[in-house]
Amino acid sequence: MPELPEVEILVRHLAPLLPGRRIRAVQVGRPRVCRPDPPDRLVEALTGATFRSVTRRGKYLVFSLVRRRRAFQVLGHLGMTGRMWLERSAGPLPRHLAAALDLGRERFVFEDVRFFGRLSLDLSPVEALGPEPLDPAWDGAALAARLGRSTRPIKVCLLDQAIVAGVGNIYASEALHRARIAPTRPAGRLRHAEHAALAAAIREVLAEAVAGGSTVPLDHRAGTDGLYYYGRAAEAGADYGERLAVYDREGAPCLTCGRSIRRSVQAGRSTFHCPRCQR
DNA sequence: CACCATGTTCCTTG
DNA sequence: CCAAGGAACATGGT
Repeated sequence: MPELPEVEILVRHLAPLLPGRRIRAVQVGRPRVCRPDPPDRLVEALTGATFRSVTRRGKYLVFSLVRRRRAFQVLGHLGMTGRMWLERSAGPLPRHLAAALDLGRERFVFEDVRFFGRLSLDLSPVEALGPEPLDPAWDGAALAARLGRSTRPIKVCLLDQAIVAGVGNIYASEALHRARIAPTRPAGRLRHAEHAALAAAIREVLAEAVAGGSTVPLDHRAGTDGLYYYGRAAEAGADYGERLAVYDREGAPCLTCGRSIRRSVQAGRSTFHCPRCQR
């Protein structure tokens, strides 16, 4: 579930919980998540460190910590299936453990079924990111500037994190539908009005997802099993699906015009669009 | 068994 | 040199 909105919701959840917590021990479940660093380096850096803050950049989580008076940062990414949460230090760790940080009474758990995610000292991926779409200064002109005269399909460009940070496969299709732009349009040939409409649509779609996700309680219940969860609760799943106008709705009627939603493949990934609304 | 999956990166081909 | 396409990564769901 991780595109910008999901990461933003996670960061808002963790931001008030992590600062001040000291890491007593680090367990790396899969060395791969530390790439390109050797696991030992991450373990050494984190052991004894104290969390200062957590922020988001694109789909990345940026953890700021201090150890022996020295400040440093760690980059987190959820990949396709990653989840992070804080829980009481008891009971078994998840089967697909990427990493776990012992905070004393509680622990920070990073689970990732497919292990595409990351927790590393290498901050370089963040430097390659394009602008933040939720930044008020980001607009159609900023989008146009990054698109340049590219002949790539606009949908493919939206997945390029150097053009705009945080848009993934779901919201790329959603934003194009809202802006009424066909996903196959060469990016460099959009008109000014379309750049503006698309930038606005991207911002709206992402902001609504953050707002919608936030209204779904993050489930901090320490009730039954003493866990602090991150992730949509079962009941939130329905709401989540209902908010999507085209993604994963192949054959279903367009919510705007009724025409059947079409699925295609671009750059190896599914694209969904309405052939009538988007041309 | 086949195909699909919210992401990123590397390699090959044109 | 750049763009585009495909494969790889690893695992699970349908």
